[in-house]
Amino acid sequence: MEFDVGARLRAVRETHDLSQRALAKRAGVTNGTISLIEQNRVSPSVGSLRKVLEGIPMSLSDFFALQALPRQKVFFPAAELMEIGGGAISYRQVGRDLSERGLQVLHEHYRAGADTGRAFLRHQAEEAGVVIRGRLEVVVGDQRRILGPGDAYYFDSRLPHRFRNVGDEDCELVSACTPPSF
Amino acid sequence: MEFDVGARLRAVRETHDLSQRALAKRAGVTNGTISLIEQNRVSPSVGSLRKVLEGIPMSLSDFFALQALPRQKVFFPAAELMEIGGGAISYRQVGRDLSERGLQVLHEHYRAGADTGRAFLRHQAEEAGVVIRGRLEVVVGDQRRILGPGDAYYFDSRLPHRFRNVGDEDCELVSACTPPSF
DNA sequence: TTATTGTGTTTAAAATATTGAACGCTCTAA
DNA sequence: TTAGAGCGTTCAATATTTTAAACACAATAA
Repeated sequence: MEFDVGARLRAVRETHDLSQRALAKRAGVTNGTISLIEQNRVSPSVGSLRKVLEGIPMSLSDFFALQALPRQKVFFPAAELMEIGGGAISYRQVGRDLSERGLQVLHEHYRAGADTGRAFLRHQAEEAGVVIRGRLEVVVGDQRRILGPGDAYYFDSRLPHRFRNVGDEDCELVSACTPPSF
Repeated sequence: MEFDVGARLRAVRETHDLSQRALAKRAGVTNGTISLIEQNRVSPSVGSLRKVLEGIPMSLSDFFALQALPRQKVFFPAAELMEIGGGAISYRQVGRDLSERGLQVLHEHYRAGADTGRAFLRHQAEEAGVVIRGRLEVVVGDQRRILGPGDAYYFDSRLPHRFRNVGDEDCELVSACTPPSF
C-alpha cells in the first residue's frame, strides 16, 4: 500500500550499477535531487521522476509495477535445483514449492539404459521437452520415437507415456509441465 | 513514451462519475489542484497524485499500467525476434499452433552480446528456464543475475524482464512459459 | 603525507506545485 | 427573469520541490 518511492528508486539505480551522479547526468537532473528522492525527503513530481527513470531507462509503469508483485525467488543456481529422482534418473526441478505456481521445469539426466516405466494418466496436464545430449526413446500412446540433441516432444499428459535412454552415454534434457505434476 | 498524466486522470475521474470537486474532497486536495493537473499545467508530485488516486480509488501501479497495456501489444517484440534462424537470437518453438495449448517450450540460442531488449508486463503468465551453455544475464524487476550452465530462473511474467548473452560465445537455453506468450 | 577522484549528503536560492478564493459559465427551479 | 447550485478555470499567496554549490567521507595514487 505504502509505496516507498525512495527505496525503490535506490534499488533500481543500484541494480543498474549507476551512481547518483551518473544517473543524474543521464536523466538531466542534479545529483542532489536523486539523493533527496531516495531519502524520501521530497516527493518528486511525476515529471521529474519520469526524467530520472528515462536515465535508467525504465517506464513509470514498470517502476510502479515492481512493488505490485511480491518479490519472489527468481534465480536458481545449478547446485540449488531440487533433486527429485536421485537414481538412474535425475530430475532437477527449478523452484522448490510449486503449489502456488503453474509451471514445472525440470533439468533431467538419464543414465545409460535408464527407464521411467509407464507413467500414470494425469488430469489436464501438458508437457514438452527438448533433448540436449544423448538418445532418448519417447513412447506416447501408440507412437514411439528416438530423439537426439535438439529434438523435442509435446503431448497431452493424459496419454500413457514413457521415457528411456537408449544410448551408450548419459542423456540430458529440459522438460516443462503445466500444471506441475508433482 | 509520452505519458499524458492529465488526460489519463481526467478519463479515470470521468469513468467514475466524479466531478473535480467531488474527487478533490475525497482525496483531500483542492479542486484547483485537480484542474491544473488535468490540464497538464503542473506535474503533480507522486505524493499528491497518490492522494488523488486514493479518492478514486486506484493504485499508482494501475494508473500507469493503463497506458502501458496498448504499448505492450504494439511493441511486443516476440513476433520479430522469433524468426527461426533469424537474427542474433533464435527461438525454436516446440509445436506449431499454440492457440489451443497451455504451454510453450522454446529452445533458444543467443549470439554473443545478443539482447532481448526490455520485455513488458504480460497477463497471468509464468516462465522458467535452464541455461545449457554460455553466460546469460537475466534481469527481472529490480533483480539481476548472470546464469551459467545448469543454472535456472523462474518468475512471474508480469514483472518486466530482459535477457542478454554477456559471454564471448553463443548461449543456449531451454525455456517454458504458461500460458504461451506468443 | 598529499592530492585526486569518487561516493552520498546538505543548504540557501530559484523554480515549481498547491492552496484558497475568486471568476465565468451552464443548468434548473422559482 | 431571478436566484441558486453545480461545473471547470484562473490568480496571488503559500508550500514544496529542484537547483547549484558546497560539505564530509572513503578509496587510490603520487
